[in-house]
Amino acid sequence: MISRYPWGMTDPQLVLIERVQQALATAFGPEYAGSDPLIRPSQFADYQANVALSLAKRLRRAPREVAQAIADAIDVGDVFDSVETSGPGFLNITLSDDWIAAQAVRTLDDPRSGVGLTTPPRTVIVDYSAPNAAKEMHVGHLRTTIVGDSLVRMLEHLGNRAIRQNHLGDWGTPFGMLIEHLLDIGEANAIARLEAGEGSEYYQQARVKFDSDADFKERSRRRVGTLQAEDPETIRLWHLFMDATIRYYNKVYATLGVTLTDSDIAGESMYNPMLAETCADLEASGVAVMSEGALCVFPPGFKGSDDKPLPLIIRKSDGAYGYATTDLAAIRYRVRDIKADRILYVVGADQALHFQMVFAAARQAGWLTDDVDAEHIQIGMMLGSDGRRFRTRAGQSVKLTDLLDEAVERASASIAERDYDEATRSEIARTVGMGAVKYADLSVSHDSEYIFDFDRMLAFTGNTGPYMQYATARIRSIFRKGGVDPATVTGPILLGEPAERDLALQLLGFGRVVEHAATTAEPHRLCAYLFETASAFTTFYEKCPVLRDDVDPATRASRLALCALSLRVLQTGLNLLGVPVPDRM
RNA sequence: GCGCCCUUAGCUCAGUGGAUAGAGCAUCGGACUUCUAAUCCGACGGUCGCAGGUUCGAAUCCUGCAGGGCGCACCA
Repeated sequence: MISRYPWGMTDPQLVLIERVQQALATAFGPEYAGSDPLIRPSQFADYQANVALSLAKRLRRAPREVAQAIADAIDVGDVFDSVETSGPGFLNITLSDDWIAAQAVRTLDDPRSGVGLTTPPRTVIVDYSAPNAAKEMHVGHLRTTIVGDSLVRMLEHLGNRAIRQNHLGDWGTPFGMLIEHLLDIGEANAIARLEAGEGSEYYQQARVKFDSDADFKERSRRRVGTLQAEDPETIRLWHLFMDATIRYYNKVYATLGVTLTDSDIAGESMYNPMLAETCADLEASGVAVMSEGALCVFPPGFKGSDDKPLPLIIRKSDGAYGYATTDLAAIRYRVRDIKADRILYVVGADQALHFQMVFAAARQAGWLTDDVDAEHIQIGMMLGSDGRRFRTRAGQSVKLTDLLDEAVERASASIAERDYDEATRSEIARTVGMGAVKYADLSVSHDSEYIFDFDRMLAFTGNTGPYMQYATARIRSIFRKGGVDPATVTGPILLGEPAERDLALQLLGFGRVVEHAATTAEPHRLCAYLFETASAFTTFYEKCPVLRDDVDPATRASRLALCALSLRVLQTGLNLLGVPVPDRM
C-alpha cells in the first residue's frame, strides 16, 4: 500500500527511515539503500535504529563499528538533535525540538492531520454485523458490528472504496417455521413483536412448536418449499417478517451509531439465485464431487477424524444448500462483480475452520486469486465476569438492547452530581454509555476473548471510552473559557516544557497508526495510540497552564495550538472508532 | 484424533526479533486558592505455562509437552 501525503509527511518514523536508508547507501553502497532500518521507539532516545546489528554479519564488521559508520554518514540536517551509538550497536536518535515543533504546525495546517491517502484506492469489502434472523440476536453481534464498523471508517478515511456488506441470516430452512408462526400469531402482532426486539422469544416459541407439534412441523416443511419456489404469498410473508426484523436492527444500529444502512444489506437470500450456478461451476471444473449423496469440495490439507479428507458440503443430500454454498457464491460475486481487492470477514472466531475451507475452495475454483486478500477477522467471545460465556444470572443470553440501556443508566448515575440540565445530562449519559461499551469492545485485540465488565469500561481512568471523552471535553472547555475557536488557531508552536515536547511528538504519529490499524484490521492499535495521546495531553494539561494570566501571549498561542491539534487527533481518532464525543462532561 | 485461538504483575489487558517486558485497576504514599481532581505524580508488584531449538539477540520464530476455550459430514 502506497500512501500519498498531500500536505507532506509529518510522521517522524517515515522521515527517519528515509534518512537512515540514505546513510546506509552512503556508508556501504547503494545495494543497502533498501534495507529496513528497524526504527523503533526507544526508552533511551526518541527512536532507535537497530539496523547495524542485523547488517553486521553481512558486512563482516563489528556491530558498533557499523552503527558508527551510519551515524557518521547520516544527514543530520535540522531534523536530529543527536545520533549516538549505544550498547551492542544501537543508534539512539533524538529529534530536534524545532523540527518537532515545525512538524506539529504542519500537522495542524493539514486538514487530514497527517493521515495519508491510499494510492490507488483499494476496493475493500467489509462483511460485518450479520445478525441471523432465525437465531437469537445476542451480545456476540455487538463486537462484530462495532469492530467491522470501525474498520470501514478507517478504510474510508484512508481513501479506499470501502463496501459494507451485512450478510444477514435471512434465508434457509428455519424460515418455514418462522413464517408459519407469523401466521399463527397474526401478522400485525408478529410485526409489532419483531420491531420491539423480541426476535429471540419469537424464534424460541416457533422452535418449541416445531419440536412438539407434528402438524406445525409439517406446515413449516411445506412452507420452506414454497419459499424456495418463490411463491408470491410466501415471499410476501417473508418480507413482512424480514422488514420488521430489519427495522429493529436499524433501531439498534442507530442507538449504537453504526453506519450500516438498508443499502448495505446483502443477506443470504440475495445469493439464493446464484447457488445452483455456483454448484454447477464447481462440479463442472471438478472442484466439487459427490460424496455420500452430498456435493462436496475437499480442499487439500483439511483432515477430519481418522485422517479422512474433510468436506465442505455445498449441496446437501436432500438437495438443499448450506451456508458454505452461500459463502462461496458471495466470494465469487465479490471478486468477479464488485471487483474487490480485499475482503474482510468480521465474524466470530468459532468460524475459523469454515472460512479456511471456504477460502481454500474458492482458490481451487480460481475465484480467489493472488491479487485478492480474503481475511477472516476473528472475533473472540464475550465472557462474563466468571470467565464463562456471557449470560444473565438466569443463564439466558443477554439481550443487546438491555445491555446498552444498562450502560446508559450507569453512565447517567456517574454524572448525577453534575450541574447540567436534564436534556444535557441525558445526552451526556447516552454518549458516555455508548462510548464506553464500544470502546471496550475495540480496545482489546479482536480475536481475544474478553471479559465484559461495566465497572471497568465506565471508569474515567485507564484505557476507557470515558477517559478519552473526558480529555476532549477538557480541551473544549479551554477553548470555551478562552473564547477561542480551535479551527482558527495557528502556530508557531514552542516546546519549552518536556510535557509539551512529548505531546507534540506523540501527535505526529497519528497518520501512521491509522494506516497500521487499517492494514492489520486491528482497531485496538488505534485505541492504544489514542490512550497514549490522551495521557500525554492530561500530563500537559496538569503541567502547562494555557489561559492563566501569567502565561505570556506567545506561550499561550503555542499551547492553544497544541490543544487544537490534540483535540483534532482525538476527535478524528474516536470518530474512526465510531466512539461518540460529547462537547462537555 | 484434527484444526483455530489462547496461557505475560493479585485482576483486566498491551507488547513490531532488540537494551532493564509495559499500561490500567487494586494496594500504599503524595498533589486541588488552579483552564473540569471524572485528573495528575510516585511506590509496590514478573521463573512472559514448561522444555528444547534457530539467532549476535526470543514474550515474539520453529518443534514438542502441559493447561484452557472454541470448532470439526448434511444448522447457519
